[in-house]
Amino acid sequence: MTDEGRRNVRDLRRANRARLLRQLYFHGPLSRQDLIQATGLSSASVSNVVADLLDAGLVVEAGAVESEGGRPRILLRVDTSCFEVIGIDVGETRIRLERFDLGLGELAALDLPVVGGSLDQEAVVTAIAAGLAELSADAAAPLLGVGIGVPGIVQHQPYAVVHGQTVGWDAFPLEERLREHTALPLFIDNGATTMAQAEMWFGAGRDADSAVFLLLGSGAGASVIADGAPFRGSTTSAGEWGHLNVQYQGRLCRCGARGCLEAYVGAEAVIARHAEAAQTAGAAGIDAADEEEALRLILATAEQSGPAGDAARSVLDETAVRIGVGIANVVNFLNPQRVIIGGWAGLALAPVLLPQIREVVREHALRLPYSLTSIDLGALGADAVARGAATLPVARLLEAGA
Amino acid sequence: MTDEGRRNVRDLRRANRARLLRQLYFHGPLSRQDLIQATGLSSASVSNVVADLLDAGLVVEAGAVESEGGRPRILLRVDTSCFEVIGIDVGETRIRLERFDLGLGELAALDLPVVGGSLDQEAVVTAIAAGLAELSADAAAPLLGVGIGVPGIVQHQPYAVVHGQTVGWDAFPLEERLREHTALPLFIDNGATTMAQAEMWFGAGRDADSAVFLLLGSGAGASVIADGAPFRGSTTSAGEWGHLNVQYQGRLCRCGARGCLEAYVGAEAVIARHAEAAQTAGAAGIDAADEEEALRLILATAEQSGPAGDAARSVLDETAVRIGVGIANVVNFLNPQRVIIGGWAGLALAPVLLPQIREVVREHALRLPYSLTSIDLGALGADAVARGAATLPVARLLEAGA
DNA sequence: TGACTTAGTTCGAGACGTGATTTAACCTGT
DNA sequence: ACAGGTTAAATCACGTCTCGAACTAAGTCA
Repeated sequence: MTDEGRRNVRDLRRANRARLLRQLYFHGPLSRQDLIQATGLSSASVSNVVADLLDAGLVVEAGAVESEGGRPRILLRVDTSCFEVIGIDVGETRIRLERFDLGLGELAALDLPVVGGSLDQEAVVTAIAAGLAELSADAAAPLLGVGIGVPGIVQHQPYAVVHGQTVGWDAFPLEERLREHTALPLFIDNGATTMAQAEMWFGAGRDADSAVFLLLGSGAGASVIADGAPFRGSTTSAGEWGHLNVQYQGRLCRCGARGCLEAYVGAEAVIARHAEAAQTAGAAGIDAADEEEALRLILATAEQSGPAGDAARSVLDETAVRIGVGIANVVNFLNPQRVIIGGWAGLALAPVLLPQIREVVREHALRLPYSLTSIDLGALGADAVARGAATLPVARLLEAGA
Repeated sequence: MTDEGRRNVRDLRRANRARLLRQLYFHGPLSRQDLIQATGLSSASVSNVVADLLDAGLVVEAGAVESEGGRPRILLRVDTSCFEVIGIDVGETRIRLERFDLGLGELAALDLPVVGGSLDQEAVVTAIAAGLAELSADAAAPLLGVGIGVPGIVQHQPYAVVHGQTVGWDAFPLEERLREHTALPLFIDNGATTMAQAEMWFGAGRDADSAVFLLLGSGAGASVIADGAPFRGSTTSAGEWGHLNVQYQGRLCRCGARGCLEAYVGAEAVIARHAEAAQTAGAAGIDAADEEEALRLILATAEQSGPAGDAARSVLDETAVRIGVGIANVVNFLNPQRVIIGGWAGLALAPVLLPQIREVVREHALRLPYSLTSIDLGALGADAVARGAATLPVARLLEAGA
């Protein structure tokens, strides 16, 4: 009903090995004594399991702690060079592939532009296949697997199928298609989820066990972490924060409904709203090559005085309000420990809008959950999605303990 | 980091015993063969563990299946008479106590009106204490514990403290206060959560493992079930569905913010909006003794033609729209398997409004999650909260397996 | 009555975790 | 240099667990 596995003594061993490995992975070099403390296992068992892990080559000794009269403790750490992983960020405008060591230290990277601007399924498959071949060619250790973050809902049935309403993917069987090009284990998940995973492991979510990550890019998504694990709905499509309705009969959203948050706060929406506002104000529009530049220009315009600046400011003010309301909804409904804003547009907008956003949240959220939440920027840069994707094979390793 | 326990072989046994017990509890009388299938354990272990449970008196034999040529299978079932539990629903206007057997069959009940209509803390404590004494006096089996559903946020620190903004409780240390009057194990939780628990075990949530239960009463709350267990935020105050913002700068809510869902869809809000609409339309207002009657009258008025009927209909139409939008938000953001509408106001409104609500949800939700969700009424009556509260001690027994 | 079939129990083997004991490694002071 | 003290890690003996196989129990069918 709830948890599978863990029936016989062998599973028990696996679970304990996983527990130790996890502790070592996340809490740096530790001595066996520390592990006894942290896991509650007996010293005999820790010795035993550690011997296993040393044999397997997953863990190595890492010096010793200075003695204070007795035998010094030997430190242990995960051997981050014993495996490598590949993480892929399939974005709406480019595909980024990175190769990491087991500790998620970056070893190599590759940026592939998507031709024509539209995310053609065939093009994506061949691009990923080519990138994988190139990146895995000069790996110095066995590749544990490939994690892929995609812009859409991922269903495992049992092979990953992607529904990307915004990029025109309808039940795109990505895993099966890639199977033709690689034998590596594939782990496919929503990009917002992988970003959240990266922030939870190495960024703004460290040491929290419940958080909500908002991904503001062209559109707006989210990923909910509850009790340290991503919350997936019944069909793993939870987290569609951008399609919360915040205004009945409001702006038309690209999903077809009216009044979605995404119709106000995604980069695409901000740019569209600015174009309208500028026209109304009789100010000049923005002329930019891509969305990132357009957003930068809007932010710059808002610094100016005059009608153009007023128009930009009013657009940004409303953006802050809508984001704030969207966050207040999340705070009230899910009561997370932290709310983290990420995604390229979020990272561009939030530094300017954060004070306003916080104020709007305060006005719209219930006192108790609001007082127990923090609202901050993501700590990882633009490669958080790829890095988070790479955590997927690593997470599997940590769970299996082998 | 995640799960405690389950370190040594003894814990393993406990877990397996719990697994079997749970299976027997929820899936009726089963033979040992069925249990082998269901749990994946070997026949030897099943025999072994079943012998334990038989010895402990938790499980008894329940006849045999007709043979088809071989030795007949002996059926086993949980002995529902070996323990009793008490469930308490602390409502805004009355306290209901019920005594159940282990299978949640009702054995006795007690309704205590709350004097003066306000939920005075002292009065609640003494009422519960008196009710407990009366109910436990003629129990035929040992009492496993007492579950209490309360109108507010419950924090365990480590003794349950209740924050009931709507009933004027501010950090009410209910558990400690009751400790003075009883030695029985106490389990205190939010009333919406216990109702959801009851529906999950015996009602509209059976066989689902993710669902959202909407509790429409005077106000509007919710309880989220994910992977079979209630989702609690970082401080157990998740589920404040009523305070999702659905209209920027909308109606004033009693929480102080503007545009909360609760300002449109709770019974209190519906009645207030109808009063305004009737006045505008020049129709007669509603004159009722309490909210339940008022709501009934509004529903009846909507059947009439003429301005009064038009006014009532428009109020109900908007109610359906707001509920629908609120559900669409839940569907998009959490992707539940089922959405269940409960609470006295929900049970009164939904039969009439459900078609409209479903249509609004369809318009506002993303296609994929919408197509995989059902929206229905709760299957349990008004005692769902008390019954759900009673499940809490039972759940503890099932988890411990002893 | 006896062959056959299926259910449930018993038994020996293998694996695990634990506490106690032993061995290892280092420090201090003489 | 060396003994005595101290702490870390490995080993051992024991009890518990699950499992597969062998065995017993309880029916059916001809």
